[in-house]
Amino acid sequence: MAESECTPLEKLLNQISGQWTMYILWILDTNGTMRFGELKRKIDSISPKVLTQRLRMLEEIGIVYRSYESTIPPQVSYELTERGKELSKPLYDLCDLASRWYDGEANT
Amino acid sequence: MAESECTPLEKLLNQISGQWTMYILWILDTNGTMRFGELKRKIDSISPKVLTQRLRMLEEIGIVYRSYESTIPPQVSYELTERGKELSKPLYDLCDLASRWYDGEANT
DNA sequence: TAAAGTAGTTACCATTTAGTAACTCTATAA
DNA sequence: TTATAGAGTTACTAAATGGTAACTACTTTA
Repeated sequence: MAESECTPLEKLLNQISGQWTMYILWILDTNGTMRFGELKRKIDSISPKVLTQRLRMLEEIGIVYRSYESTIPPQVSYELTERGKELSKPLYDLCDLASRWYDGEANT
Repeated sequence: MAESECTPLEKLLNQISGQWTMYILWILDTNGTMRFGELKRKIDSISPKVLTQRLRMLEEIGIVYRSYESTIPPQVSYELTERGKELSKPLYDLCDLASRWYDGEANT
């Protein structure tokens, strides 16, 4: 899809619609600052490659802040930026909806 | 990603995170009942194949209702179900955010 | 008589995406 | 002395995805 010539909503949706993306944001939103390994363990079935890709992209568009400390072993933390925190409300609504729709339901 | 063994939010996000999906829902939300061709023209750069796929999937999970009238030429309409309308609020919030972030900005 | 309109479907191909396993670096713990 | 930890990176492969163009049906319009 052409990235240019689209509405603001289309642009935002293109950014956050990738697999895992919104879920990562939700985890960061509810847990606050987290290290790479923590995130990886929380999401579990995501591969480190994809997790890195998503985090770098989210950093690039100003939704996630990455802080790096070059200790050995290195410590890298991720958190939502002010802009990223604005996604909190719609994410919460989706989570609430999802619970009402799917909680206590067998996954087929 | 495994569809089973995931939280309600993950399940919902898996369903609506595909390309175009949330945008289609937004268009249906703001325009009400629409015919296939209208939808196609509104979104434009989507291919008919993918539009059909998305609509069928959304129908299957109970978010979109499809009504078919076998006139010649046939008339097919799509609209959000009651459940689908529950997505209205988070979608509106995302749209609002997107406008504030990206309105009047050059797309790079 | 031929084209247009509606709502798709189908086959085929190219691209994108995701997963896997192996590897990096250095200090510290066992 | 070897393994482990943390935060990735890289190459390779497999799968999913999306686009394109052609085609369906039948009636009405030009």
